[in-house]
Amino acid sequence: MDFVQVSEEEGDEPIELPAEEDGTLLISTLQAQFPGSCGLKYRNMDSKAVRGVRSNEGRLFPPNVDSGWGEYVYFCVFPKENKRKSDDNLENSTAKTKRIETRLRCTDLIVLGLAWKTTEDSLREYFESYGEVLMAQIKKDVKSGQSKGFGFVRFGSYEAQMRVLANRHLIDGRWCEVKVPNSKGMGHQVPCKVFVGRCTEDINSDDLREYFSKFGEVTDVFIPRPFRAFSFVTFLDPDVAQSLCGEDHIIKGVSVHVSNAAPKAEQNRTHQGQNYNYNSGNNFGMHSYHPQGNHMNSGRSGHHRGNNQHNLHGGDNTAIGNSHSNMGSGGYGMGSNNNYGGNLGGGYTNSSNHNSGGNMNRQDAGIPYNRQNNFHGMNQPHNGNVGNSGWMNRGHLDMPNLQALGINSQGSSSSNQGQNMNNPLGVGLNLNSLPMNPALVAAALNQWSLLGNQLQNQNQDQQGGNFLSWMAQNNGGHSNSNMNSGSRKGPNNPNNSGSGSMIKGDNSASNDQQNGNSWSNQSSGSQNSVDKSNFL
DNA sequence: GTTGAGCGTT
Repeated sequence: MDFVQVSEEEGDEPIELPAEEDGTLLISTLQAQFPGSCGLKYRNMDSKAVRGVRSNEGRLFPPNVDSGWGEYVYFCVFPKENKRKSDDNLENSTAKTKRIETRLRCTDLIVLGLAWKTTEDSLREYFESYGEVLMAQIKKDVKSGQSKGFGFVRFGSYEAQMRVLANRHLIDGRWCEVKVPNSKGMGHQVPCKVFVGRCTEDINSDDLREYFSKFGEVTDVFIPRPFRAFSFVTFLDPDVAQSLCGEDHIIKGVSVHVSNAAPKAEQNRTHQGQNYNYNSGNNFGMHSYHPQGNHMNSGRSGHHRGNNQHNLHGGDNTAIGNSHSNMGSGGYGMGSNNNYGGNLGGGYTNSSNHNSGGNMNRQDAGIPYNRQNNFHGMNQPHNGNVGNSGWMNRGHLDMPNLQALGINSQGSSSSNQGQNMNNPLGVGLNLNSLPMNPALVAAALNQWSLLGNQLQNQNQDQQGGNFLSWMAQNNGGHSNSNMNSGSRKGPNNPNNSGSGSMIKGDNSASNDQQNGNSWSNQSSGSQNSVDKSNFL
């Protein structure tokens, strides 16, 4: 008899459940040990993604016909509480974000920088203002009992967790940093999108949507143009997406193959004329590495108008709040598509990035995955361009690196009273929470992209009204007022459709090509339909 | 008895 190792959650100690003679596992067997569970999933060691186990008529089927259940440790799927009842009228991104939020589980958060005197009680007391605190602990020296200056908290609600992560915390007189602990490791994001290969040209997006909708709600369909014999289908439920991976389906008489929509690694990255927008999304202001100083654009100066220099002088953060902040309206019709000034938010805005101005608001950021052009002939090791904007970057920003990128971290530039006053804007977006299995974003990135959308949908002011402040405000964040002025559709931007919503907002620069750089930018109507060419 | 970046004896 074959046994299947099942745990309630990933990482928990598994229980061996007996499979049936035909190799299947009865859901009733599963539920006998895990009441309320409705299915299984497991982490695919190759793709690192979580895969759902096929379920049919009360039976769960092993992922592999030959090797059966294999050595995987499966973990339970539980019915999701349907919290979307009132969200149906909301726009998709909001619904999806809600979805993420409901899917994401809380994780322990590390609280760094605690005063020595802070106790678990006072720690708990402080955080209870954000929501139910399930756990609050201070790490102490075993012998002396002295606090080590950090501790952990766990919240009962994801919303509380996110708000905590988005805020600064003055606890017992010290500004403390709350992050998802490194020890958690991320990468629990579950992609919602699948790659559909072997498509024929007569399979259109409606066909795909119609066909795949029977498995679950389809939130996006993307067919590359020109025709490339594949497409992407995004489901609301990542479990649905994963459950389909590896399968062949027949659509309009054509056998298509569904697989993970994972971008291929590095191969195409350095091709001349191909620049995959690693700069898309946030441009966190950085300390400029221009010693000369005259490129230390604060967003107010050195706009480099009319050129295509790919100016990416991060500039200091003083640019925030100046005029010129582009939120999806980019371009200014200067014929350069440079964005002068602060680019706030992530997601799909400013995908091509000619930001000469002060950008967001990070000042540190040792940023891996910096693949942009060599601006002014120099590599800027700390080029603070964080492309956390979803699809375009998913393959490059894995969760740990996102954290390394500082997405969920805090700045370190200023100081106060000897204690770092990290995070100038007082916010830190911990994406780890997003897709994070539990709390952890990106992915992930799937879901990261949703966060990106969220970011885009904030009614931003020049003080940095963004997702983070949204979180900080705890207003539920339903303001989706796009600020996309659509001004890019103009004589200077003949290639721009002008249809770009904030979500898509491509301050794309088709004229970059004269520099040999083809920035992949698309601005089509549907969500997530940015160029996904890096998935090939 | 001090200290101030870090990552959790379960």
